[in-house]
Amino acid sequence: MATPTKNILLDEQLCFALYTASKRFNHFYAEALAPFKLTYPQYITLLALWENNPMTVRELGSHVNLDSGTLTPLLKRMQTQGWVERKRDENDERQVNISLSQKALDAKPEIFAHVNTCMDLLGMDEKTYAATRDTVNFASERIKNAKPKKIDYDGPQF
Amino acid sequence: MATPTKNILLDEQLCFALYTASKRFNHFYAEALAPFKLTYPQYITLLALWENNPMTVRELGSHVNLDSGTLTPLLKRMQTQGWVERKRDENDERQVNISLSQKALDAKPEIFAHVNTCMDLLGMDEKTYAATRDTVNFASERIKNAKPKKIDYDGPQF
DNA sequence: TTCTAGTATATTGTACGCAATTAATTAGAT
DNA sequence: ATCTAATTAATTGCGTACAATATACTAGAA
Repeated sequence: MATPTKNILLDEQLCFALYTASKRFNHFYAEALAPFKLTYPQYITLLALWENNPMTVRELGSHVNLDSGTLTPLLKRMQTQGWVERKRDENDERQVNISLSQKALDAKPEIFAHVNTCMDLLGMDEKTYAATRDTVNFASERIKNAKPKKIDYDGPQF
Repeated sequence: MATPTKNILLDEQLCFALYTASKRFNHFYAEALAPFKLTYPQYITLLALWENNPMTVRELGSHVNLDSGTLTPLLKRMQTQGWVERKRDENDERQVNISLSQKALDAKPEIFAHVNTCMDLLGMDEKTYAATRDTVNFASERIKNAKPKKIDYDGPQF
């Protein structure tokens, strides 16, 4: 007898809630950042660099969770727009140092002003905001290194 | 005097928590779905269709929150892999009806079995899982139709 | 020094996501 | 019936994501 499998409903899935929420936040930030011609991944790249400038591509990637396949073209676009500089490390030419331009340093308060409307619009007090974030991060940490179980499966391979 | 702007730290941002969590869940499902050669967006498309088959591209899009720019090529790939059929509606030729193939109907229990390991790995009981999802959906609804405030800004336009 | 393993970034290829536009079709008003 | 506005998909263009590979460089062992 086949093992009964619990039904999976789209709107009950945590993964789908996160997927949808992430896209909606992305959309919101895209509007807030439009005056600066910045995308959301470019914005978090700036956030990381404002906290720690300069960084190698690798260090930057470990902060924003993106690899060189994403960062290299992204950073080239940001360089074209004048947000960052890219320079080979003189001591170790494998590394590329990413540093903020003067424009990026100057624009920080303006960008923060545009983006800080986010929490207001959420209509959450700081406690609720922090609790929501921590809840998400809890699930995020749990799934981080999880590997799906190997299922015995002798049927047709789709 | 310039208005002081609160600092924004990457790891304290809800948007970044959601962005990271969404990517990690996506990665987890990618592994679980690899035996079926399905991506995560393709999987949620199947979830939607298993609940309501057939649907037009538009109806499907309203369930999974994707537009034709994403769905048209995605559905063509799924058709090539034998998961769905695409047929112009005979009564209204503007519409394209998407229906599940026999393969998709047959594979449902196997795919559910592979994916249902997710909640186990999260180490959450059903209550915690539901509460997490509801918390995410609460923030998601709040940001859904939010538009960033227009900020007075006479400085250089970046 | 020379070989080898390791490290850092870049490149390639595939698949989203979505804004904006186009094309085809339908429905509604006159 | 005909013209117009609305609706539905498809297309185009740009920017991620990321696995897999390639390339360049470094460091450590023999």
